[in-house]
This record gives sequence, structure tokens and C-alpha cells, in this order.
Amino acid sequence: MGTVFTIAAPRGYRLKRDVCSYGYFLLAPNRWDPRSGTLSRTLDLPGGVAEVTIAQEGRSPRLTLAAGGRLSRADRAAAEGLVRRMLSLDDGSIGRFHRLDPRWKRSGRGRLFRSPTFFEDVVKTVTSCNVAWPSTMIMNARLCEVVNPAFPSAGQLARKRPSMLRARCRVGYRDRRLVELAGLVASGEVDGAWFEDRSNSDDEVFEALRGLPGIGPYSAANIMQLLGRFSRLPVDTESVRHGRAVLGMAGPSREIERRLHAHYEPFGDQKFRSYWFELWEFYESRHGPAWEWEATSTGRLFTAAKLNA
DNA sequence: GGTAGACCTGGACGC
DNA sequence: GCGTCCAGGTCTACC
Repeated sequence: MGTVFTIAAPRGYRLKRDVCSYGYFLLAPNRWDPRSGTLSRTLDLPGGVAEVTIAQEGRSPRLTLAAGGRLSRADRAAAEGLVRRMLSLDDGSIGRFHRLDPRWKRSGRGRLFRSPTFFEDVVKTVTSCNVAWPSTMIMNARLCEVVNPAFPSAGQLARKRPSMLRARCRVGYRDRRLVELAGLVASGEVDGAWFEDRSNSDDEVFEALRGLPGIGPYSAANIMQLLGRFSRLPVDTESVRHGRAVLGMAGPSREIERRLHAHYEPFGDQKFRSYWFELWEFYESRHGPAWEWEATSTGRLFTAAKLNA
């Protein structure tokens, strides 16, 4: 017998628009169903792992969470907390973003999809570096198949041998960095709560992220936005393509990277969202609305490497 | 502080 | 088929 309950969504929240706003909605264990417009995934709850499906009826101010098994009160509270983080339901800065960049006010874009935990966001970012998107999808799927269907916890990953992760999860040279990273989080030496704490400055958080194994300037800036801090630009090869193809910039990559930072500077502490929704709009102009993408077809092909195909 | 080269993997591409 | 290149970077050694 399953459990069904509802949670409050902020005014103007749209599940399909706001889940399908960042590529991680296509990575395991997340499963977006374009036909039903629902998001499913396995979650780690106090009572064990549970399969949860999130739905929104029309423009209802409440989201429905349906679990396959019976959930205790503690399980429901934990599930709500994890879902609130994934869906960025507590992001109170959408109005500020729209005042700084009114282009997105009409569509209501502003919230970005992320993971239920800081650690999962860090691992997903590491698995997206120096690799084509389909390989990122494979790595995340294997981590769930081999280690934990709800996504490996830091403790679980810290206990794995790097050689096993490389062989079975296809993470390549990222093997040692992932185990080391997991060990730091599992031991408490790296405290996820500190990174989530809004009283710490963006500069402090960015520098702390830069000190983590496998985290360079791109990854640190990307994890910043996943923490709800939008003051940094994770400039990568996608950004350079965007600068050339959409913004009309010319010159060597180094020069375009410099100009991109200057271009988005007027958007201040919201510059990542201005940049990202431009990029996302470009993807959707080529492939249709993201909430219609199938993970096994369009979801594998939407990045720049495939755009000329 | 700046730069070259190595690093897993898998898919695209040219032959 | 098969070899080469490179993708939503990072790290180290070297200058």
C-alpha cells in the first residue's frame, strides 16, 4: 500500500518548466516522464529507500508526492525536505532576478533543478567534466545501479575501491577524486551544511569549493549555482560556443571567455541565471521544450557537440 | 602566474 | 573496420 500526500509550492510554480530547467533532470536516478509530466526517483529516507513520484495538477499551488510503499511521518518529512531542495521551492530571490533581468518575467523562468543533496550535486558536476553528455548519463546510471539506487551517499562511495568505480561505473580517471571527495564529506571534514549556510559569503564558499579534489574553477562556479548562489559564471566550452553562435563574439577562446564575464557583469549576483536561461532557450529553440525531451533520445543529444548534427 | 601535457571513456568522423 | 579526435576540466610540472 502506497502513501500519497501534498506539499505547498510557491506562487507561480510550474513543475514541468522548473524541473526541466537544468540537465540534471536527465541524470539517474531522476526520471522525467514527458507524457505524464511527472518526476520520479528513488530517495534515501529514514525508513529505507523509497520510490517517489512528484506531480502537479494544472497550476495547482500544491504538489502531490506518491510513494510506492508506506511512509512514516519521519519519512514524509524527510521526503518533503529532499524534494524542496531538488525543486528549489524555497528560493526567495526569483523577484530579484526578474528585476535585474526582466526578459524572464513573462515566462516565469528562474528556478533551477538540482539534486536532493549537496554531495549528489558535487558528484554530478565532477562526472560532467571533460566528457560528452552521454558519458555523464552513463556514469550516473552506473553509480545508481552498482552502489545505491537512490544515488550513492558519501559514506557508501568512500568505502568503494577506485578501481571498482572505474571498471563498473565507467568514471575513468575521476575514480580516486570521487573516493577522496566522498571520504572528506563522510568524515565531516567537508560539511555540506556549511556550504548551504547563507551567512557565509560567496567568496568564502567559492574558495572552499576550489580546495576540494577534482573541483576546478568551472566546477566550483557550477556548484555555486546549485547552492543557489548565482554570482559566478561556470565558463566552459559550451559558454564559448554560446558567445560565438548567439552573442556574435569573435576571437580565440581565451578572449571570448573574458568577454563573457564582462557581458554578464550587469546582472550582478544573478548573472548565472541570465546566462543559463539564454543557453537553455537556445537548446529549446533547436529541440523543442525540454519537458518534451525523452532521456533516451533528445536528452542525450541536446548539448553543443550535437547541435550541428 | 602562465602554459603544456596527461588523463578515462565513448561517440563522431575520415579513410 | 580502424585510427584519431575531442567533449559542459583538472592537475601537475615546469618555466
